[in-house]
Amino acid sequence: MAHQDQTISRATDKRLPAYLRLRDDLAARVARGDWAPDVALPSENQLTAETGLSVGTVRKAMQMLVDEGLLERRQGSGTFLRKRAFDATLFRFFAMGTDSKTIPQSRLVARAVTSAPPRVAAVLGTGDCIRIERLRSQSDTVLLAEEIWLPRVRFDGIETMPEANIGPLLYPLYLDRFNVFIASAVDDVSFAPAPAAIAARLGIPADAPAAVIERTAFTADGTAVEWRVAHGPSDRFRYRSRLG
Amino acid sequence: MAHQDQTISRATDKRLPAYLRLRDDLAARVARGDWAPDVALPSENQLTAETGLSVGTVRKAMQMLVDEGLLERRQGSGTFLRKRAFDATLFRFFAMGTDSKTIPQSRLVARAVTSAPPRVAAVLGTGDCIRIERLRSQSDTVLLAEEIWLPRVRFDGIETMPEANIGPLLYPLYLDRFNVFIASAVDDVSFAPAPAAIAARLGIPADAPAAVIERTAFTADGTAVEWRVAHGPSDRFRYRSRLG
DNA sequence: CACAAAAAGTTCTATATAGAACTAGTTGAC
DNA sequence: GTCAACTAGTTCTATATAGAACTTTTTGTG
Repeated sequence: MAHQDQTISRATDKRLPAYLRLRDDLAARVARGDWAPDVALPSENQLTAETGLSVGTVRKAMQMLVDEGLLERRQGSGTFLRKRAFDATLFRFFAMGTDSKTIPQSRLVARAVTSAPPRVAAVLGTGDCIRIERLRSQSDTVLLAEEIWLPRVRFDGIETMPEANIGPLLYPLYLDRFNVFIASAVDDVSFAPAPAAIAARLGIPADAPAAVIERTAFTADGTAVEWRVAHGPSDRFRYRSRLG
Repeated sequence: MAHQDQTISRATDKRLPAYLRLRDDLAARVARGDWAPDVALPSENQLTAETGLSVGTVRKAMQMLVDEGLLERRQGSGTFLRKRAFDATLFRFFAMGTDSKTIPQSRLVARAVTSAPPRVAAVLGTGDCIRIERLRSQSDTVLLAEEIWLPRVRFDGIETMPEANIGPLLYPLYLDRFNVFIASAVDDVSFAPAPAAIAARLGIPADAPAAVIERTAFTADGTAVEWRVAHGPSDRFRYRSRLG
């Protein structure tokens, strides 16, 4: 029961420091669903007992997961999964319109194994990819047309999953089904006339002004594991970013 | 010589933990230019001697600044400024064009004590404000027309400072002259036709498409101390944001 | 039963210490 | 002069400990 170290056998176990191995173990157990939300994770004392490490080392590992947005610690009560991790950070992407309460609808319009264009392949480190096309709308208005590229080595099978199993948010799915945790991302916002194909999807005239958001998403170790580009009609677009 | 605590007198000194106060002090000294790039900051030992704190506490403060991207530590050799810190955080605002190496030129075109419009007054908590208009250009092309609002209670006198004393970057000035440290900000990017007055400054036709960036900047304790809106020609605009 | 007080359990701050890992410069042997 | 060995200085990992701060549960009192 106690030691999980053996049962997990992380790939990253080349005599890394103890706090990193513990962090990886905890992250893996979180991703595997060992703890439900609103149930406390083992306390510092329990973990020191389980692992044989000291409090400082355990705290260091847990603090990393807090910094990465996976956990949340509440003084006096315990350590928990961070429920709003995804809405708050990765999903603020779309504070479009005025109400950011309702989650946009999401519809997949294409999924296929394809070879990625050079630019995408360079970012992801491979051309062997899966391409997903998705439309996002709110109250029956299309707000965004997305094109998403994923490396097949990590996401094989996502192209045939039943659409019903794919929620409006992809990052939780990545974690649940493919054990990929998106820790950070870089967004690039610019404006350009909409290409005809995209304009049609958005229901705007060809060459009408459109906002373009390019995103590269990374795991905790800095590997790029997703690239996407989204187009939206510029008059309804709003991008919010919290700095510092 | 030793203790800097007195000489700086941070606004955020409501008996915060020691490591946070040290972090703030170090951040302020970095922003003030106390250390040149490629010169090591005081070592852990020196700082423990200066501050009377323990190594662990000093390390905690420095680690925060590393996480925030301000510092860089090299085992065996020392702690240094991270060269691209300013571009990357406060100044990444304008990764316009392709080269982010050259700092844009900056020209003040108006400064006055005025009463702020309701919306701005609500954010800043007062209508008694200073309004600054600024044009930013790169290689003789105007990229951005800014309008900046500051509460007079904190920034009194900035409207009459000689322009020669005002560099291209305002946040270091805020810190140097007014002891205001910008700790975070929220940017809001959208897209709208340029009003005639602004279009004229940008050298584009009236009602031509323009990018609009609204920023609210905060001190460490969460008080809004600056509000600005910037317009730029949409075809040259690019906004980069690092999430997570 | 209601409510206050106490207790137990949790995270958080801070100190002190030891040695490992790494870097850069100095010394010494040849 | 060259190069290896040494040394001093730095950050990094890890442990052990103490009490503060906060939350939740239990206990005791009326």
